[in-house]
Amino acid sequence: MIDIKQIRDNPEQFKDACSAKHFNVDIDGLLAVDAELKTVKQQLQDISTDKNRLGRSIPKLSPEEKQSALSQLSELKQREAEYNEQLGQLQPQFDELMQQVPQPADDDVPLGKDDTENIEIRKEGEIPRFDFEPKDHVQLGLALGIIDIERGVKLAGTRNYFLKGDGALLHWAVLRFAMDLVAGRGYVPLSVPLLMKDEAMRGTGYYPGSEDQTYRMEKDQLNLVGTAEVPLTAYRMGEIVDADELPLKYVALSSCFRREAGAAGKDTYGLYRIHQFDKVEQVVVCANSAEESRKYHEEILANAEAVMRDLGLPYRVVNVCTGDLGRGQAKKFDIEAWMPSRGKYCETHSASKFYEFQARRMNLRYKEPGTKRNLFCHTLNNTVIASPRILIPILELYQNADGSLTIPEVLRPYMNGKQKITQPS
RNA sequence: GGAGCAGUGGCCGAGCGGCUGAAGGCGACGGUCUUGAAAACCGUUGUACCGAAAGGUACCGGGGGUUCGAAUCCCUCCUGCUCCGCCA
Repeated sequence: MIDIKQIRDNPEQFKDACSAKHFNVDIDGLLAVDAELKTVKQQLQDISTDKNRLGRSIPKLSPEEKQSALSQLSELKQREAEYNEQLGQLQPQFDELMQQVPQPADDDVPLGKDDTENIEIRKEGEIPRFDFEPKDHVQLGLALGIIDIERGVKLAGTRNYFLKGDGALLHWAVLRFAMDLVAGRGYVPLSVPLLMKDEAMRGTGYYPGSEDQTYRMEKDQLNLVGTAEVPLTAYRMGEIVDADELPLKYVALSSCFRREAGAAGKDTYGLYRIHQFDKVEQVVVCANSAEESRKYHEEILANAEAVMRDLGLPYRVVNVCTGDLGRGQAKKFDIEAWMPSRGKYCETHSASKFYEFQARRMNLRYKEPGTKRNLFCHTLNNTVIASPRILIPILELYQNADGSLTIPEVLRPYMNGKQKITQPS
C-alpha cells in the first residue's frame, strides 16, 4: 500500500506507475473519494466534539436545561447518522482503490510490456555441449526411475508428480544444501505454517489479486501458501520491532501450492510448471531506507547466485521490466537457469524489493532511534532454490552418455556420498 | 466438539457507567547529585487522524448493541488457559 499523502502530493507519479506496470487504477477517482472522505470525517469529528461537550454538561444541568440539551443531542445524532451513511459508502471505495495503487518502479527498471523485455544484466557459467544425443529431464527421470509423472497425474490430476528413490533424495539434497548455505550466512531458519489467514495474504500483497492462484480452504477460511514469503514476511505483522533487531533475516523451507489458473496449456511438459513444489525462501526486513533496501536486495541475490554457482549451473540475471513487475514490487531480479530441453534460460529465482509497500499493508514498523517516530520497515524476498524446477537443469546438464547422472559435488554429502545415479539394470 | 475462566499502555497490574487515555509498580529517556557509576530525588515516557497552532477526534482483543454518556452493561466473533470428550 502507498501513503495517501504521496498520492495527493504527486498523482502523476502514480498514474505513470499504473501505465508502466499495466495496472488500471483510477487515481483521479481515488483523489476525489479521498477529498470527500476527508470532509465527511471532519464533520463527524466536529459532531463528536459537540456531543462530548453536551454529554459532559448534562449532570450539572437543571431539568429544563437538560431537556433542551437532549433535544440538541438527538439532532446531532441524526446528522451524525447521515454522515456515517456517507462514510459507509466512501470508506470501502477508498480502501479498495488504495489496495490497488501500485508501487512505482525504480528509475533503473527498464520500461517494457512483459517478460520478453526484461534486460539481461550478466551471464554466468558455460553452457555445456554434448557429444551425444541428450535426453530431457522427463526422459531421464523415467529411464532412471526417479520421476513418475503418470502416477502423479493419476492420483492428483494434471501438473502433479512423484519423485522416487534417488530422485526424491536429490530433491531433498538440493533443498537442504540451499538451506544450510543461507542459514550459514546468518539467516534465521524458520519452520512455518502453510495455511494462512486472509490478513497475511493481504499484508504481503497477494490479496486482492491472486485469489485465483490460491488453493483456499473455504471451510476454515484459510489459504494454502504459494510461497513461504507469506509466513516469513508477515511473521512480525502488526508489531513495532526494536530498531536494533533490524535487519530481520529469515529463511524457510516449505511446500508451495499454486493453482496455475489461467496457465492452461502453458508449460505443460515435465516438471516446469506444477501445482506443488518445495522451495527455500529468504526474506529480509530492514530499516526504512532506500539504501538499505538496495544493499539487501543485492545480498539476497548474491545468496541465490552462490547456490547456483556451487551447483555448477549456468544462469543469467535479468532486470525485470516494469510490465513484468508485481503490484508492490519496486524492482526485481530474476535468475534464469539454462534449460537444455527448453533451449533457453528460464526463471528459477525471483528477488523482489518492495520498500514499505508490504510493511504498510501489514502495519510492520520499528521505532526510529533518533526521532522516536514509528516508521514502516522495508521488505525483500528471494528464492534460494525451488525444486523440482531446479532438477530440470541439474538432470539435463549432469547427464552422461551412458544414461547415468553425475550428482553435483556439493549435493553428495546430502546423499550419503553417492556420486552417480545409474539406470536400474 | 462440550463446560468454565480470562484478554487493559513496552511489561506487570488497578479500574467495573461521567471528573479515566486510563491509578500504582517495573522498565526506558532527560535532569539534579557524583571524579565516574550506583542509590536517592525531580521530570518525561502509547498509537493514528484533523489542525499553522491552541486544541480536537478515535482506540482498554475484533465487530455490533444499550445509554445523553461505556474500559466498565448486553450480544457476537477471535485468541489464551483449565476441565471433559475425540484423535494422534
